[in-house]
Amino acid sequence: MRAHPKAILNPRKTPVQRRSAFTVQSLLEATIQVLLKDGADRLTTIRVAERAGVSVGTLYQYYPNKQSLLFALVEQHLNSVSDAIKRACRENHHQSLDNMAAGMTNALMDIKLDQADKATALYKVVSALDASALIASNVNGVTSEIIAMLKTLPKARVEKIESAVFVSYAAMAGAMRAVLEAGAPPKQVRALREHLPLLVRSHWKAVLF
Amino acid sequence: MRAHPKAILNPRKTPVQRRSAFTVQSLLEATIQVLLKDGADRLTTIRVAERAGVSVGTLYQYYPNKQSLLFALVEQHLNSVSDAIKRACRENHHQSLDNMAAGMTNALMDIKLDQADKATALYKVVSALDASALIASNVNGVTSEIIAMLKTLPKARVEKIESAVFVSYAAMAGAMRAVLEAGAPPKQVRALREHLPLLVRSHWKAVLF
Amino acid sequence: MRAHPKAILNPRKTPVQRRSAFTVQSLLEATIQVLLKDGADRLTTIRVAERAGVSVGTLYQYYPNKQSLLFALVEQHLNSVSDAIKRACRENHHQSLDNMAAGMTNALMDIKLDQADKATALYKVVSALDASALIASNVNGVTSEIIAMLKTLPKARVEKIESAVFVSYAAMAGAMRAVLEAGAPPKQVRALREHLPLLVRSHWKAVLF
Amino acid sequence: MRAHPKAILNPRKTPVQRRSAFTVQSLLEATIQVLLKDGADRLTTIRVAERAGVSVGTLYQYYPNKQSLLFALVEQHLNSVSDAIKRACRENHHQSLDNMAAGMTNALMDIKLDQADKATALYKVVSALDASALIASNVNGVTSEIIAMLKTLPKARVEKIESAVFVSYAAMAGAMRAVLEAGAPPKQVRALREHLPLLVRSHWKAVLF
DNA sequence: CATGAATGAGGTTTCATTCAT
DNA sequence: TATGAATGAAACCTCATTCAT
Repeated sequence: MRAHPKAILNPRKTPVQRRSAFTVQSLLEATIQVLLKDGADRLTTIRVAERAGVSVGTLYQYYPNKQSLLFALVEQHLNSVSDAIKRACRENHHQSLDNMAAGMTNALMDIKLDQADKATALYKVVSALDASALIASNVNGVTSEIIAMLKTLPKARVEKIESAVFVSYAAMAGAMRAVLEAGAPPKQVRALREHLPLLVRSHWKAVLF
Repeated sequence: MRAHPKAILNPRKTPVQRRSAFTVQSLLEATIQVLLKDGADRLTTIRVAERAGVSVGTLYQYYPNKQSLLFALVEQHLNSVSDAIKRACRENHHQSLDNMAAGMTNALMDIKLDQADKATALYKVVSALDASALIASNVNGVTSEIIAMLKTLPKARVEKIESAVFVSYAAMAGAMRAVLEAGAPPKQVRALREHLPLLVRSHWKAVLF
Repeated sequence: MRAHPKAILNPRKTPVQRRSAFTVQSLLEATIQVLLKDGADRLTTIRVAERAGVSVGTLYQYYPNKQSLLFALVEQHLNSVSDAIKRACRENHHQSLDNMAAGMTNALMDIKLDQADKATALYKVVSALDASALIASNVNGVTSEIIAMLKTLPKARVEKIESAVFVSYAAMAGAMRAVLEAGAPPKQVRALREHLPLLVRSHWKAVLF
Repeated sequence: MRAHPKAILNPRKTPVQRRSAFTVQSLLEATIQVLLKDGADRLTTIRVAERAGVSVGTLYQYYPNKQSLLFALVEQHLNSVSDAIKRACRENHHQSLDNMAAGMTNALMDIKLDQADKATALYKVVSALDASALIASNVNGVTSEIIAMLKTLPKARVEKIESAVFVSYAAMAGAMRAVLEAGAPPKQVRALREHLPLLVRSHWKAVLF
């Protein structure tokens, strides 16, 4: 993708009409399908439009350039992932630390492994995109929820745990990524399933008590 | 760059004359410089050759295609990183668990942060490369050394720690990556410095004792 | 041009808009003109596109690669030649053997010599193309018509003349080619005009009676 | 191959030394082997040199450019073919017309079919070479011998048979070429074996008696 | 003489994006 | 608004040829 000097990354028009919303969603889904079928570097705007059943022209009505399309896709995915994790956090308020750690990590692993192909494909997309602001905002959202959850623990020293939570979240997400990018071999998946909860729980325990 | 189905990733010719060796090294260095100066998607074979002070043709005498050049670069970097970590492992045989965890994680953070720009740039390169085999081999090498180190701990249950070690290594490397890709903001770096050793140590403690 | 293992030789898109049809024809004509003006090894896709008054990109919208463009050109030419010969065959049903031989060979010589430059240029193109299937199909079509014509001869032994007809056709086409590739010197052209009909007629006479 | 403005087609140095003669021959043989193994458009001077066991530099000591190498190769082949035919001619002085035609055509078919691969490969090379002068000279040599042979026929009208002989030779060579370029399918080879002698004999009979 | 590293023009092909219809 | 034909810069890679060693 030729990097555009001043790429505008936001969708061009707000989907006020029903038709628009449908087209926008078609395009995002088509993008994933092309990504999975043809790979990240065969992902062209024409192919996406074809797959979505519209013309390239139409694609450019909704996304001013290729980057903005990819950006929207990544955004959607990141949000769905962090939503799942936030939900898990809220569901574990006032639970035991073990349950908290297990709930969190399992939420992450469930959603990522359920759509392993898509998640893997998106890693490549993200790399080519400067999504750091997007990621930062997602990480912030998630860590806030984790902290809120941890604060419901009785007798825990929760004063300065922000950086601890950040690191443990980065660690679990990073481990997940490594496994997915390695092709999610069963052995590694099992290792993850077994040790990610433990890793997080131990860290938190060390920090909080 | 289009990922060629059967791209040959090995360098093309072994330098037999003196100047060859020099040229090969120039090319690798030029690649990094272009990467840092122009970014991953402005990294063209012509620009690399120019920077190295040779012609494109010369580049292709040593690397059969762009991928193989990048592959060599990534390989070099991965090896230097895992060498550093392995060294740290060996230096911490028979030390305390705390020292082991600190030694390992600091080795990783030192080498990555010392060349933060390069490391960050290479993440993008790796994404576009299918270096999974290369990474797997590096991970194996490192985890073996870690295990060897842990086995020097007295009274530790080291029977089935392979998967634990894999996960903790993936976690620490992944956290490192996240911070670098976020631009290594000082706050995050401090968080990492403080918590990565703790994270790893806690996990190992939980597993081994 | 590198012969691609699995080169797709069929044109890429069917013209649905008016201007497409025009563009496709422009490209084929431009190809011949470049061929005649610059020679077979100065025939580049860029030059063809320029001559056709379009951009390279447009060329590649209609032909997936250079080979397919050349293939289309050769196909058109081969078809026009074999059409002419087939027509001559049909016009000579129930004529004398002499007329048949003369009709056939003259049809070939007329059409080839009328466009001697183009025909000569195309020989070079064919050589670089693996058009054997195309040629085979054309030869089959022509020989069938010749046989049909010969079967209208009274009292001729037409049972197993397929191979005879194939050889005589290959011979006349081959002689024609030799003369064209020699630059069609008048002396050779006269020789051909005089003897090709005789050559074919004598052979057929020997086979049929 | 980039066509050189003023390509010099003759070998650069006369093989006066034994070493030279050997190298020259190695190069020619290597050229054919590369041609057969890699195809006409993978035929590079470096590959030829490698195959011959010398360096490119050495190749250029003996042939000033790629064309001259190919030219020499074609020349050698054409000469060997026309020598075989001339020999057949001389051996059939004072024989019957049937024997003459059979001798000639079989000589051609034997030598071409014996080295079908090589002959086919060389057709492609010739196309890219402007060997018209070379071919003309060979054709002249052969036709002269044929005429000489035909003059030993008693009671034949051999006054103005030059053009007849030219056409029949062009025809037989052309038919041969067509079959080889079609991949020499057995059926076509049989057709050739049966009809080429007949074709030539009939023509000559018609012309001479 | 032989070597083989270096050259660099030039070829093919792709694809994000525009705009006339 | 939707379409899809056209654009053309720019990427990758090859290979005949030269010349310092």
